[in-house]
Amino acid sequence: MRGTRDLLPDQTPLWNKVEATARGVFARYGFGEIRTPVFEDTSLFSRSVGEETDIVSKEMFTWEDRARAASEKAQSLTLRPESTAGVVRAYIEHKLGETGQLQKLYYIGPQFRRERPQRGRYRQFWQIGAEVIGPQSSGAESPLRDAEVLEMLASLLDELGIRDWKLELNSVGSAEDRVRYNQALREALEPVKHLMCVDNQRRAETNPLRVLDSKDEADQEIINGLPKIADYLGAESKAHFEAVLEALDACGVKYHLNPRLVRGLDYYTRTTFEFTVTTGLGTQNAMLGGGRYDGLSEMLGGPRAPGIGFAIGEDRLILTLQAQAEADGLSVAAAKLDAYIAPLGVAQNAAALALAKELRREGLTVEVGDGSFKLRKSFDAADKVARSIVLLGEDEVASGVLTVKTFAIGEQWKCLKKDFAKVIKAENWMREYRATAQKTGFASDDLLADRREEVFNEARKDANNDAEQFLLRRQI
RNA sequence: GCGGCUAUAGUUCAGUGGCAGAACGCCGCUCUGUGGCAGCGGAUGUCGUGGGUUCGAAACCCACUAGCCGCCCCA
Repeated sequence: MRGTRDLLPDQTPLWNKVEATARGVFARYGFGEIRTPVFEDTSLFSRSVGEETDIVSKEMFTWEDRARAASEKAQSLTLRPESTAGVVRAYIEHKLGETGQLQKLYYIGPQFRRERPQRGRYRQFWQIGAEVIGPQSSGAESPLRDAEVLEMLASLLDELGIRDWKLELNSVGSAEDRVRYNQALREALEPVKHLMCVDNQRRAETNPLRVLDSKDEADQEIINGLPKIADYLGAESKAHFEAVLEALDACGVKYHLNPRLVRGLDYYTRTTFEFTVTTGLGTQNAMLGGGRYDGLSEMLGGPRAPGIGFAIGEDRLILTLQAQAEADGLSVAAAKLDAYIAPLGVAQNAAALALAKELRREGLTVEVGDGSFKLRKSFDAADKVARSIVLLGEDEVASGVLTVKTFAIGEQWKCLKKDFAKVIKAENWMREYRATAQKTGFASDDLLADRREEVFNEARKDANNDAEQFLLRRQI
């Protein structure tokens, strides 16, 4: 299907890592998860996102859900093109405002827009987003909420290892400020718009704010001469924005004021922002966007409930991480299993599966080959997916003593069945410490890893000795 | 939705009108209880789909589909 993709097992580990990191960060900032339907009544989106926006006017997947009885009306349904509307709908429907508490909600899920696909632009795409919303008395309108959300995003991107992100920030003012500014823009555009490109001529008519976003080289001079939104902010909007900036400065979050930053959804008021990146996305360089929506709840028939939120384009985040890894010359190796069990003949097949069952129940990750494989093939297959191969022939099945080769050490060892999981767990411990040491850079972590390596080596040798003694006694 | 580029083996790609190719990967053998190296051998396939031009099309033309680049928009 156009604009859709399958994420195969070589991709999903990165997706899961990104989502786990986001969940961890959200939890530290007091956010709880909300899951809303992927389709909603069409009017939810036309009322919130805006009838005249591109999203609503040409990009939604909409269909008529037929009436099931004469008494029922057909209903127009739409696959959600974004999630803020649904979250606010749920906020109203479940009367979350009545709790008096500030609501901090996050979501991770697919969104749908019928656009022409491109790198970083898909018809089904994923967003990781969050909303802070509540009655005024809960502090939902405080500039600290704006700053906290922005600081959280900066921390999240840093934790994910996204480099060179840039926060672009603007205030589009209150609904009233915007009306006045729109008026001023139209007036300023009237005498000069015929000098501009056709796209901008059209925008000057339909949505003057979008002229500010134009990339047309020739029109830049005119655009620079247009009125600035900052000059049309009311005193309250101005004070609010200044308080946001002050808090960001205090947190050390770097931002770039962009008076031309205009977002395409009608519900945005006051603080609006975008995080852009330079790696991996081409022209779709906006990795996340968001802003304040102080009037949205009321637009949807709810109580006054100011809020602020954002949506991260998860697909774009992942493209960026992949592009960065490629630029660094890193290849992401698939995680290897603890053991590959190779029956040396079909006679050992059943025993191999039984052994795999035992080891898996003890928590090891295990793959089983087949007795029809030649030994060489078993080794090749094992080395690709696992760290150790367990050779299971007649002798091993008879004695219960395993023959193991651990690829990284290149050494073969014997082990009583009951000891195997313990030894492998010692190895995994050692590897965990190594990974930690690589992350922290602390010499002490390296030292711990060294000690764990000794423990692993000793455990392996002990197991080997025990196994050999057991075999000796058995011969006598 | 507009303009452009692209589509050949599992992957990356070569092939500009005359037998469908390379590298990597895969499978087999040398080598039936010890792999990785090496040697030898093998299969790779609707040349995106459909139509047209031609004695002959992977190649030229048209349409469609999909991806990518730019626009538009946004995440």
